[in-house]
Amino acid sequence: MGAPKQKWTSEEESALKAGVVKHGAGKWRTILKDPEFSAILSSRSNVDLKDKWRNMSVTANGWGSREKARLALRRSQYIYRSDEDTSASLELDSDDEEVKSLTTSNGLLQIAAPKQPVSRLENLIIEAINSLKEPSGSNKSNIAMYIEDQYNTPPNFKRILSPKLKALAASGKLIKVNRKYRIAPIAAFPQILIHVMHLYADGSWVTKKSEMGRWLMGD
Amino acid sequence: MGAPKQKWTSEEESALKAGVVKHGAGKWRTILKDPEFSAILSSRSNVDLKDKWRNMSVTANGWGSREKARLALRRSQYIYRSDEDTSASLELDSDDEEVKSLTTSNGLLQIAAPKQPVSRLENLIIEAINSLKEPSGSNKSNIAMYIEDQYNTPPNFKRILSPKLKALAASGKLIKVNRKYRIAPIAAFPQILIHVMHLYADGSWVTKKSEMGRWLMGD
DNA sequence: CAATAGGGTTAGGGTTAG
DNA sequence: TCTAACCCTAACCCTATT
Repeated sequence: MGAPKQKWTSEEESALKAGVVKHGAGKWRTILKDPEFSAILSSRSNVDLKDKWRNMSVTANGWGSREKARLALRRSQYIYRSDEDTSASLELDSDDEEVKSLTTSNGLLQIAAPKQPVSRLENLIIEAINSLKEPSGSNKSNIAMYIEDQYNTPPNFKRILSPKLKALAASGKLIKVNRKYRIAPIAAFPQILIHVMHLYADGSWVTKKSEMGRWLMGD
Repeated sequence: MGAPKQKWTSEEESALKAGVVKHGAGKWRTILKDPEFSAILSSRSNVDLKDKWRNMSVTANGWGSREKARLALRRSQYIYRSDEDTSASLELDSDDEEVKSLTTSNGLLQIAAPKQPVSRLENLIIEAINSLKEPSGSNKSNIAMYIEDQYNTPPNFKRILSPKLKALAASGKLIKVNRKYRIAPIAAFPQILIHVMHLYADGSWVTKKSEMGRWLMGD
């Protein structure tokens, strides 16, 4: 009866992935209305997006291993951080006046100074989880997909990722529930409010009050 | 961040139903603050109650066919009428000094004496609509749910209910709009105010002024 | 501002086509 | 038999209205 079943093209998959990076998983209608994606996804509904994202998440290589999709709009118009290990990156949500997510590996915003610089891979993992914004956390597949899509990764990347995730969960930096990883909150200070200073390249700055939410503990 | 989705337990559903019977649909905040329900519904907001009630209303068997929910607090602490056809029952809302609903099949409060005793099923229907207090009326499902929940009904109850509703609407006793039934007001006297006398068993009585609203016409 | 009504959207279980 | 695509709807969100 119905339409014959519309297989997803790699362009559509790319647009969906880019949309999730930009707006977060769960913002299906927002992604659909974004002029950046609306043309490509015009034959899809918000529910289709949700279903496709779920399918890609479950399937081991929904993201990482499709060259056409990867090349299509990789790094389209987002600012991705440099590859320096020591670079602190700070994410401010510009939609409202609150910080939604934040990653840093040094100075300024940490409660306790880290005993050692966090590893590059750890930064990438944090970035992936924060960018994907999946409400109950991201599973290993999605984290790998994100990193593989945004950076050049070795062919056996998952072999490296898996033990790192395990170690981060063991150390308490990540919380693992049902195979999904979230950034650990500071359980000991549930009421804490933090003020975040955002420094711009031109030297100007703003401070914003942060919700107690997801942010990286120093170890 | 987003809580993973909190399914309603049958205890919560029962409390909501009892709350609606006690305070009326639409009085969500009142139901929540009622100490009788506040503990059970502590994790729900007034908006949650509204949404859940809507879902139960739309679903054909949100009420009638869930044994656990039905048995949970059926006839818990409300006074339900006897099964006599001729018994007049009068509902006074004790929260404020106004009558919210009123059903009667004989004497006292009727404008015109009925030509014949109203049927038992008709009484039940009126009681259901008045108790549910849904501003734009109650649909067949909700009426059936209410009656099935408060009384023993035959298995094919809806088969009996449907033609009765149709007949009542045809006769003008009920007004049907968008599949929802209201008690017919007396259109000719929209401004009428009536005083209701409530006789207690010990012979004492009170009078209260009634809103011109929903009440049963003699036919 | 607090509450409700009603439309819109998402999450998650389930089903179907290929 | 497997699974991407699709369906269903409870649960939740957004906004206008009062």
